Parts: sequence; C-alpha cells; structure tokens
Amino acid sequence: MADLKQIEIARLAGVSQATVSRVLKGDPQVNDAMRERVLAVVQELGYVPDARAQSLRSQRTRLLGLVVHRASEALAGDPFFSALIASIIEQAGRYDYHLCVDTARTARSQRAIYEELLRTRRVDGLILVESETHDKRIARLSGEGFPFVLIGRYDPADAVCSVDNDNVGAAFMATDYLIRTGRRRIAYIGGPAGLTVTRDRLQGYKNALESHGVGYDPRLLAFSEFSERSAASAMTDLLSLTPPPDAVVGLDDLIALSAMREAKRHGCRVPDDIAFIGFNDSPLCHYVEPSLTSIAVDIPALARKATEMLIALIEGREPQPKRQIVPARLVKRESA
Amino acid sequence: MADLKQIEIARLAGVSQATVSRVLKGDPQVNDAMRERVLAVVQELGYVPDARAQSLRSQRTRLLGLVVHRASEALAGDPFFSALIASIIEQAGRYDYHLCVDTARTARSQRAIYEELLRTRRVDGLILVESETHDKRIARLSGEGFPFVLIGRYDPADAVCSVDNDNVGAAFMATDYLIRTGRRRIAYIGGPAGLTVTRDRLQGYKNALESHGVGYDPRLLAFSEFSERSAASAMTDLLSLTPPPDAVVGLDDLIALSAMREAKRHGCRVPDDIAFIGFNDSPLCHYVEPSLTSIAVDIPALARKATEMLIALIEGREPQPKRQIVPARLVKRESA
DNA sequence: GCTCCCTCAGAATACGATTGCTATTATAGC
DNA sequence: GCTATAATAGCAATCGTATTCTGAGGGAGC
Repeated sequence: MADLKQIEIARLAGVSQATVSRVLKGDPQVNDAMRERVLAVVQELGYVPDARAQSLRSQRTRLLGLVVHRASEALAGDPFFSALIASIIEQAGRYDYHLCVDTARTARSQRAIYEELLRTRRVDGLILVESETHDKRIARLSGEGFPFVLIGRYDPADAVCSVDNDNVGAAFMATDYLIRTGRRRIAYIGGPAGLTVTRDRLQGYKNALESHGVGYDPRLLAFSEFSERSAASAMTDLLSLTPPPDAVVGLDDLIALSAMREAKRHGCRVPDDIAFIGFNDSPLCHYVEPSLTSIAVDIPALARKATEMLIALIEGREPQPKRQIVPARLVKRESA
Repeated sequence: MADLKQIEIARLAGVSQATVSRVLKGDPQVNDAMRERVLAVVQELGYVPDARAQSLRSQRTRLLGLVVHRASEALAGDPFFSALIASIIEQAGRYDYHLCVDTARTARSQRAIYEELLRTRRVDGLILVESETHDKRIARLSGEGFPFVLIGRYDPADAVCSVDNDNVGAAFMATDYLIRTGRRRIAYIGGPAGLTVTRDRLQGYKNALESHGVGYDPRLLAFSEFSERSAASAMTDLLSLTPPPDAVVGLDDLIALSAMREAKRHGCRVPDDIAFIGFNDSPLCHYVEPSLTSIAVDIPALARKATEMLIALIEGREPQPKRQIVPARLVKRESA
C-alpha cells in the first residue's frame, strides 16, 4: 500500500513515468484515454506522490513557517496565538500549503529558526509575529530576497510586507464610544512608552478627544509594564486625581482588567463610577465581572491577509499594497 | 550567499562533494586536516545543507506532524493548545525536529491530514490530539506502520503508543476534594460523549463517589460541546433539578467557567451554594471572580513524553511502555 | 622488496518526481 | 504521394545530498 512510486504506477498502467507525472499535474498534453487509464491505477492503489521528491525537484516545499518571537511560557498562556495559528493553518490549507510553527525565544533558537527553516529551504516563506529585536534579521531576510511577512509590526520606512491591526482606529473607536456614552474624563493606560502599539493607540485616543472637542489632559495618561502590579499601580495614581477619571482605555485586556480590579478595590462601581475598555477581546473578557468591553482584533482577517500576501510573494507576484491594515471591532459588554 | 551547494563548497575547498557531505555529517572516516579545510570554507560562506535534498535522500524530513481534531474556532479560544504546541515545539527542537501543525475537522481536512501529511511522507510521524475513540484512521495508521502517538486517548486493547493525563485520577481528585469539603450532590459536565477524556473523567468521578459511599445520580451528568452556550445550557438544565447540585466538576476550565457564570446569573452564590472545579489550570482561573479551583495538567510533561515516544518510533526504537500517564495536581482557589 | 591491510577520498549511483527535448504517429494540405 | 504540422508519449537529464563501491597511497611485517 505504502511506498508506491510513480514508476510502478507507470508500469502497471503500461505508460512511462513521465506520463503519470503529467496526469497527476493535470498537464493538458495528455490523451484522455491514457489519462483515464493512469487515474484508474492511481485510484486503485491509492498512490500519492512523495512530497520530499517533489520538494527537491520543484524547489518548493509548500510549507509556510510561522515564527513567534516569544518564550514558549509566554506563548502558552496567550489565546491570541492559538487563534492565530488555527486561522493561518486554515488559510494556508486553502492554497495547499501546510504550516510549520517555531518559537524564537533564546538567541540560539533565533539563529536556529532562521538558519534551519529558511536557509535550509525547509519552508517556502515565513510569517513573523511580534518581532522586536530582530531588525538585523529582517534586513537580512530582505537582503536575501526571501519571502516573508510581518504581523503586528510595520515600519513605514522599509518596503517590507506586513499586516497589522488598525491600532489608531481601534483606540479612536474605544474613546469615541466612551465619549458618546457620556464620559468626559477618560484615562489612557498604555504599555511601555517605546512600543509602537502604545503610541498608535495613544494617537487614536487623542484623535477621538479632539474630534469631539473634549479637552486633553496629560495627567490622564499612564504607562504600565505588562504586569498586574504595574497596571494596578497606574490605576491608583489615576484615582488620586481630582476629579478622578470616569473611564479608562487600557492597552490590552490584562492591563484594563488589572486596573478595573484595582478600581473596585478602591470602592469604585463599574461601570457606574468608571468605565473600562480593553483590547484583544480575549476569552477572559467573557468571564470576569463585570465582563470587559473590549476591542476585538480580527484574527482570521489578520491570518488571511498575511497568508495570502506570503503566498503571493512565494509565487512571484508582488502584493499590492505591501502594508495591510485590519479594522477592529468594538465588543460591548458590561464594563463600559 | 544563498543557493550554495555542497559541490561548490567542494570545489572551493579542493575536495570532492562526498567529502563535504562526510564532514558535515561528522563522519569519522575523514582526515583532520581535510575536515578543517572544508569547515573553514563552510564557515566562511555560511553554507547550510538543503533540507529538501536531505529529506529525499535520507527518507526523513525531520518534521513531526501535530494533528488536532477540533475545529479551528474551538481551538482558537483554548489556551491548552497554545501551551501544548509551544511545549512540543520546544521538545522537538531538542532533537532537531520541527513541528507541522494541522487541524482536522472537516472531512476534506481529515483527508488532507492523513493523505497529505503522512502518505506523502511530508512528516516523519504524527501526534494526534483529541481523536475520537472510534477513529478508523487510527486503525489505518497502525496497519500501515506509520509512527504516531496519541495524546489524550488510549485503548487498552490496541498496542498503540499514547500519552495521557491521569484523567481518571484527576477527576477522582476533584470529586474526592468536593466530597471531603461537604458536597453531596456533585454534577459532572463532560465534553462530547465520544471523547475518551469525557469518559475517563466520568469514571474518576464515579470512583470517588463510590469510595465515599455517595449515591450516584445519572441526572447529575451533562455533556456539552466546546462552546460557552452549550456549557451554559447544560448548567441551566442541572439547576432545574430538585434538589439542584451543590458542586460541579467541569471537563475543562472553559466549561466550568461558563457553567459558573450561568449559575451566578441564576442567583447562585459561589462557592456557598455551589462549588466549581475545572481542568487545565488555565490563566483564566486567576482572573475570574471567584477564582476557579482547577486540576492542573502537566502540559510540558505531556509534550515531552509524546515527543520522545514519537521520535523513538521514528528512529526505530520501540518505546517502553507504550502507554504513559502524566499525573495531575489540584490547584485550590476560591470556587471550591 | 613484497604482500597485506588499513585509511581515506573520489567516482558513481540512488532517492522519486518533473520537464525539455525528441520520436512517433496521425492528420491535413498541396 | 509527399511534406508540414500538430498532438502526444517517451527518454533522459536534473534537483542537492548521502552512501556504497572502488582505488590510491602508506605503513607494517616478513
């Protein structure tokens, strides 16, 4: 059953191996009668071509690589990644590609990823997620002309293919919603100040304030590390203002959630006294109390665009545009 | 830089291509001086062998396949899978293997997995997660002698390699704990009835009841899909019993949380009126209110054993024993 | 000095599928 | 009837590496 080769099919069908190959590739230069004959044998024996040989000959593995720049422990707890992986698998499958996933946490494994996946031609292209310290790698990738696409990072300066959420628009949406529902002293708790995502969402926040003529108060800005304590402490500071904020836009669900907890601990009622909005619409949002209103990132769209761009690159087409933005969506729950 | 072949290295080092191959494979039958000479050229040019050619020649791709029998939407929200994937990647990497992930939910994708991954020899072996008990594919895999390992399923009858949590023991632990803390009408919300994990945990639940002489009431059993709605609806049904349950063992954290939420919506106080225990100890458990007591599954151990067994099979060693059990641990929080 | 053995590197081949080129046949056009 | 043309299948080279086979060279032992 297993371990059949084209040449055996050819022998049994009384044709040459080249003909079997042509039939399987759907080559029109094959007579119908002969095609039938070959297909009958293929069907009967359940022959499937050997991907290894095809890869060598065609110089294509039909394998995409997904590299996540995060330690596996951090990856482990984050549902964003299982969603992303699942979506990419699904999209890749539509084009007969498979997905090879790797994490690049240590320096050693970073080298490993790039060398072992890419230079060895094990995959036809790469999708990179959450790359931060990789500037040199990206330059190298571009330099070698290897097909790759970034998710969640962009650099207007370079002509690299990327897909990202509409962070400015998403923060605008959150802030706009809060203003429309009567909030006026809206605080923003960002992540580390250096991150693009922190800056972009701050911009969206400011845009919304301005578009409604709501005054911008820099004291309502806070920047937090990605830790529960840091977010809680930022919240405490905000609550000491007079008057205190009546709403908070958090950089992500965990920051918003930690802030919300802290506010409750200070006796604030949510959403009556103060409203909260997070980002990512993680499963967490459903389960906390009050449930957290959040800006949903359209992960399937992110995956679809990234996959399609990458496959286009692999197959020699030039994707237009090189940078794609996926719109976000407000998921209203109890906290705002 | 790219697209170097052994033969070019050979030419530059003034040796034959075979020698280059030998040096790279660490063949001892090669003179030190010549080895140095070759390695110098390899280093300088940054040559890496082509994995496609190696695969064809060696009949090994050094790629493991991970097949998850769940729709991508269900996979998406579940942190268990990102943890599992991350751990398997890490373990596989220690043996210089990479991981190819696929989902198998639709008939089309099932065919895709088995035909395209395995029969095409695209991967050297498979790890199957959450396969249903009556899976014909598994019989076929065994029949064709392909290396594969099951996670979360076993069948004492067949000699298939598998790794599983101690589901019976874990559910026993949960139920036993509830009984010891005074609960008597303990409900069990399983997943789909065909899954081994559903059955095993049910068994552990029954064992605990029996060992304490607590009566077993089949009306306290419910089976849910992996969706919030389904779990909530199961909970609603359970609450309509008289008397209602005073505790719930959920198949996983998401099911337990959905049920807990639903119970609270019905006015139940947790844990006073009703206690909840989930499985997987996902990050979620910390953040909900009350925080969820959960049975922690040792995912890294699961991944390590599965990966090691699979690689053993691939490399022709017979793993002993064929079935491995990973113990669980109770993480006590507020909900029970 | 000769044989024997041992070490080691090169030549040749295999892995299984694809594809450019060629050979054959059929058909048409004159 | 003969050539031009098209249709179609086969031959053989090729993809880049691993490995078997072969042979050259050197040292040891008599």
